This record gives sequence, structure tokens and C-alpha cells, in this order.
Amino acid sequence: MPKIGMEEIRKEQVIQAAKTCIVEKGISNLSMKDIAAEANVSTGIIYHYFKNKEDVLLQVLKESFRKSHEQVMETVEPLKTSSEKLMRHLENIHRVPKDNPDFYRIFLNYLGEAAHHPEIRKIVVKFFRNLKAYTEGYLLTNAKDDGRLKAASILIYALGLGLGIMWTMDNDFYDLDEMEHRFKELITSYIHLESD
Amino acid sequence: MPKIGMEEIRKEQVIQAAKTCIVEKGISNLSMKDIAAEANVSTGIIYHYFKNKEDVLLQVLKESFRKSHEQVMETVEPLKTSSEKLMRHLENIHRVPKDNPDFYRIFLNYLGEAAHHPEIRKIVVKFFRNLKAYTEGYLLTNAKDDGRLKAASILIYALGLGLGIMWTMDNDFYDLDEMEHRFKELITSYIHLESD
Amino acid sequence: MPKIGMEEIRKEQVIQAAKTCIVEKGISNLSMKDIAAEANVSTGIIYHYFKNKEDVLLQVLKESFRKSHEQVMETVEPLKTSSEKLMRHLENIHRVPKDNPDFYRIFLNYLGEAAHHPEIRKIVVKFFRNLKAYTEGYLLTNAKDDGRLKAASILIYALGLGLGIMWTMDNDFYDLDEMEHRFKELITSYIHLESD
Amino acid sequence: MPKIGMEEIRKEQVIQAAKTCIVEKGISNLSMKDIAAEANVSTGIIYHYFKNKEDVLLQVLKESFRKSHEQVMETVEPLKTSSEKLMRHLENIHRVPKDNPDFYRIFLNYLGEAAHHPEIRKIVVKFFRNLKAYTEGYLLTNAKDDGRLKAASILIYALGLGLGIMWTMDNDFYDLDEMEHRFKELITSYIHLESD
DNA sequence: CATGAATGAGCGTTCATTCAT
DNA sequence: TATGAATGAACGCTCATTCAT
Repeated sequence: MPKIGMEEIRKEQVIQAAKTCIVEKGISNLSMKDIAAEANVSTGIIYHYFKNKEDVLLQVLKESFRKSHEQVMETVEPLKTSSEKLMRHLENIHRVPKDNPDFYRIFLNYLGEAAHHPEIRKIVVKFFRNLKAYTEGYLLTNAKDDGRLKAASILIYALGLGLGIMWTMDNDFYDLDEMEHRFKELITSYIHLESD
Repeated sequence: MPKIGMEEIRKEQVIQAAKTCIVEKGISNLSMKDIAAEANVSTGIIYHYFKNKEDVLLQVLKESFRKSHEQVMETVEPLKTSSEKLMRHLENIHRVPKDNPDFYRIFLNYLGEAAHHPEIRKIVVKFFRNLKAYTEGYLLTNAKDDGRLKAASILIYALGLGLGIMWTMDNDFYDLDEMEHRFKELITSYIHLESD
Repeated sequence: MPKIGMEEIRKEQVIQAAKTCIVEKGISNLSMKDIAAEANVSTGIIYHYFKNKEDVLLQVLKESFRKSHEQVMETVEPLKTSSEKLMRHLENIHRVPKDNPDFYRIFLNYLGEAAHHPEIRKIVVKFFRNLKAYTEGYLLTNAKDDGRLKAASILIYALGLGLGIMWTMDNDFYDLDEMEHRFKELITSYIHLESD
Repeated sequence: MPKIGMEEIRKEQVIQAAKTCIVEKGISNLSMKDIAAEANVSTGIIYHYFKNKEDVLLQVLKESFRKSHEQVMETVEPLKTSSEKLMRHLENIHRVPKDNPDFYRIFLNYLGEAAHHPEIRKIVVKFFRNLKAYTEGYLLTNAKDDGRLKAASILIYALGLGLGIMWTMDNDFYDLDEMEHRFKELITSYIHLESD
């Protein structure tokens, strides 16, 4: 009588171990042996649950994005107004590098791979498109957009991503709280800008 | 009697080959043999001009940043007014992913490495700090800044970087010309915003 | 369930192969690939049982000395009187180059390395000191030594080593049986010399 | 107009450099580049004066033995009586490891090679045979030898070699002056032993 | 004579993957 | 399921040797 969900538990175990290894040593220094050791399993068993190393890598990325998406759904989605959602969303975006620095370290590793690995790129692109679609969803409600809101749905992530990378590289590059203010100020003033 | 500059020519040869390899296969799949083949030299000779693989990687990154810096100096610096400089600079930043897509592919590879490679991170951080300092240089001239301009000196690169990554991942994610307009609109409106 | 002692068997397999290679080609021409081929295993597996090439080399030396020590313990130690032990010991020492020529060939290779390899030198020194201590053990029993017996505990090995090297280099340098007689004659006459 | 003996000077330069390298790093870590650097010449020029690396090694050994032989000729040969010669010779032999430690470090390196390198072995054997012949020359003069003196001509070198190796490995293994006394005592008492 | 750039085979070592147990 | 021993190709790097200058 196999334990229910044992397979999912093992997979999760390996994925978490792989994340830890990527954070510590980077994808370019990632070895199956390290993952197995970190997960306290044998190397052989990984091949029972994953097709190969690439498969592990893809699932790590997918899981990272899935968790990130869940976090937005849990904290932003329950809010009522577009305004509330936007502000909370901006805060969320801005605080990722601090609240979940591993996400950025892992993400950056995959961005490097994505440049020459179509499947990884596809997952990343899908992630970006989902984010954009979600934000457009609450920003464009009952609004006759002149294009600025559509652009804003991209710009807030571009800003978040760019700032997140910079801060991940150098925690002293800017003051987090000050920049959060500026980030919100920039976006909100842009959204409420009079049409020209 | 060796030809003057022969050494620099060989080094450049290898660095260009390494760039090509990184673009095509990524840092995690980069091999000295590939670089040598791409450069049409033997593997051994690379070690005559570089200490080791890491040395090649560091010099590739430095050269990429140096060229990027030169490009700004040539096109932005000659302009007279802050306004002109800013607009040209925004255009430059925005067009890098299209005009020089290899720069982004290479840059992204190094961002992944930077997370666990202190020396690479140091070079990246220095690059960011130089950009920021340069922009502050012409933005803050005779201005009693409330902090917004200082923040702007970071925000324009964060935006450029974030947008660049997204477009590099997915050339259809947004329309380049439309987004250039929005990018400029966002930044200029923010800079000219009335103090609150 | 792995067979008991499988690990020791594999290690022994590799060590014996390494010995063969050292005898045939010398330490300076020793390659892991040769050892693997001689042991009929893959190169990779050696690193499963040994840390690296140096580790293999050290264990080869240790095993050679351990076997040599065991041989003395088995043949000399059971004898009753000091006299018997000494004579048997001298015979043993003198016959090593003929009975176990590989020991000398291997030993000589390590003596060359020992000059610039502290760990090898440490093992060699320990070997010499153990030999000396053992001989002193049975030579100095109930004897008020004037120093001559202590010196003898070194001189017999010096002689054995020197003669062994010469004979290993040139089997015709001297007649083995004749020299065994002279060797014993020299040592015994010295030990029984009247004090001056 | 080439300088007289320029060739010999260059060869000597390289040989001395090679000796230094062997002493410092051992034959198994000897590289032509190191030798060239130590000799302050280019790698290429070595191949003008020597056929290849092996040729350098052989000439280093030959020169070492030639110098050693010269030293004996200068200090032992001028003495008048067999007795004087023997005592001085024993002192010389015993003091080599201290007076010229490099000789032993180099010698030991070659003994390791000699085991699998016929040409090196031939040179070593010739060295041993020369020593033996020289000593027999002054020991056997007007003596009706019973074989003991012939053996002694070998034993003194065996002892010297064995002691020298031990002391080279471990300067604290025995007291040099005390052992010199024992060495002489052993040999002289043996030579003057009554026939049995 | 002399240089040192250049070659490429071969080194020690790692690692994704397989498979007998 | 689960293990980890075993493989062997491929890695980064070294080095004896050559040769254009």
C-alpha cells in the first residue's frame, strides 16, 4: 500500500534541494550528485522521478513561478478595488528581492539559460505574459485606455525586475524604503497623468 | 621582432570568440575547446594570453561593459543640454536590446553567475554604479533635488534593464516604438512632476 | 546489499595495478588511465575509492611498507634469541632485492618523490624509524650498550638499502651469496667487537 | 666571430638550471619552461644545444657524477698511503649528504627513473662500478685478498649510500659525527679482521 | 644564434546517466 | 522503490616540441 502522494513528496524534496544548490553554486556548477546529497536521496532515484537533469531544471523553474503566482493570488487578488490591488501589487513586486532573495538568484540563473534554451525561454515568457495579463485585468476595468495603462502593465514589472536585479547585485545600491516610495510615486503619477 | 599590438589582437580574437560561444550556448555550456575552435586557434594558446577560463570570462564581461560605456560617451556626452542628453540616453538605453542583442544575452548569462561569483558581481555592481553616477552628473546640475532626480538616475536603468530583458526573451512582448514613447513619457513626466 | 569487503577488494585492485605501472614506467610516467587499464576498471571509478592520484600514490607506498613490515613480523619475530633474530633479519634484508624486486623499484621511485613531497617523506621516515626501533628492541635487551648496538640498528638497514639499490641497478654488481656472507660477517664481527 | 666555448657555457647554464629545478620540484614535475626560466634563456634555445628533454636529463646526471668523481680525485688521490686514502674517502662519502645535499636529492630522483630507463641505469651502474674499481685500486695493493677487501670496496659505498639516503630523508635520524665514528669503526675493524 | 608564439596530444578529474542488486 | 558502483565522454589545463621571425 503506497503512501498517498509519496511521489509528489519525493519530487518536491528534489526540487527544493535543486533550488538550494542553484542558489549556492549556480546552474553552471549544478551537479546531480549535489542535488541528491542535499535531498538526502541517491542519485539513481532522481532518475525515477525526473527524466534527466534538464527535466529537474525545468520543474524547478515552473515551481518557482507557480509559487510566485500563488503569492500574488493570495495577497493581491482578495483586495476589492483596482487602486488597492495596484498599490499592494507594487509593494509585493518591490519587496521580492528582500523577502525572497532566493527567487531572484534562481530567476537570474534561468534568464542566462533562457537566452539559448528555448524551453526555458518559453516558460519565462509565459510567466511575463501571465503577469501582464493579470495586471491588465484589474487596471483596464471600465477604462477607456489610451494605451498608457496597457504599457503600465508592463512597465511596473520591468521596473520591479530591473530594481530587483540591481538590489540583488548590491544591497547598498539604493535605500529600499525610499525607493519603494519613488516606485509607487512614479507609477501612480504616470497612471493618473492627464492625456496629452 | 613581434608585430606591435599582436598580443592585443590575439586577446581580442579570443574574447570575440568567447562572446559568440556564450551567445550561442551560454556560459554553463561554454568550453575552452569551443572558444578555441571559434577563434581558429589551438586550445593551448588561449592560456598564453589568459590565465584560465575564469580570466577569459572576466575579460569578456569587462570588455562588454567598456564598449557599452564608450557608446554612451560617444553619443550622449557630446550633447549640450541635460534635456538633450536625457532624451538621447533614454533612446539609447531602450534600443540596446534591438541594436545589440548580444549584449543582453551575454549580460544575462553573467547576471546568473554573479549570484555566486564575487568578482563578476563586483564588475556588474561597478557598471551599475558608473551608469548611475553618469546620469546623476547631468541630471542634478544646478538643481535643488528633492531626491526624485537621484532616484530617477536609477529608475531609468531599472526600466531599461527590465524592458530589455523582457524584449530579449520575447520580441513580441511589446511594440518597440510604442514602448519607447511610453518609456520617455513615464520618465519625463516624473522628472517634471510638481513637488508634493 | 553490497558484498562485504567489496570496497577493500576494489582498492586493492587499483593499488596492485598502480604498483605494476610504477614498476613498468615509473612514477613520473604514471597516468590514471594506465592504472585504470591495468586494473580493468574505468578511470572514473578510481575516484570513487581514492580522493585523487596523490591519494593512490600514498596508499601504494603505505601498503608496500605494511607488507614489508608484516613479512618481518612473520619470519623474524617468532624466533627466540636475539642472535637468531638478527641472523634471520640480516638474511631477510639482504634478500629483498631478489625475492621482491618490485619492492625496490617502487621504493626507489618514492625516494625520488620524497625529496619534494613532505607527506611521502613522512611515510618513508616513519618506515625507517620503525625498522630501527624494532631492531633496537631485540638487540639492546639486557645489554649495557656503549652506543655501538644503537648504531648497528641503523647500519644494518643502511647496508641493506645500499646493497639493495646497487643490486637492483645491476644484478651482476656482486655475487648475492658471497655478499650475504660478507654482510653477516661485517655486522656480527662489529657487534661482538671488544670495547676500546 | 663566435666566442670560444660559448656553446659549453650555454649547456652548463641549462644543466645548472635543470639541477636547481630537479632539487626544487623533482624530475616528475620538471618542465622545459621552468628550466628555461631558471636559466634565463628561451625554451627554443635549449633544443639548439640538447636533443630533447631526455638529453638534458642524461647530461645532468653525467655531470653530477663527473663532478663527484672529480671531487674524489682531488681530495683522496693525492694522499700517499692506502690507509690515509681510505680514511679520507670514508669521511668524504659520509659527509656528502651534508656538504652537498643537492647531490643526493638529484641522485635519488634518478634512481627512481633508472628502474625503468635503461640509459639512466647504465650511467648509474657505470658510476657504481667506477667507484668500486677506484677503491679496489688502493685497497688491494700488495695484498693477498681473501675476498674481504673486494667486498669492502662495495660495502663502504653501500653503507654511505644507505646512510646518506636516510639522513637526506630525516636529518634527525642519527647524529652525523657519532655516525661518522661508527662508520669508520665498522669498516676499519672489518678490514683488519683476522682471517677465520 | 635566439626567441617565444603556437600546436595538439595527453594529463587529472568530473559528472550525467545507467543498471545490477 | 531505492541504491550507489560503474562507465566513459568531455572538461580545463599543461607541456614537449616546432618554427616563423
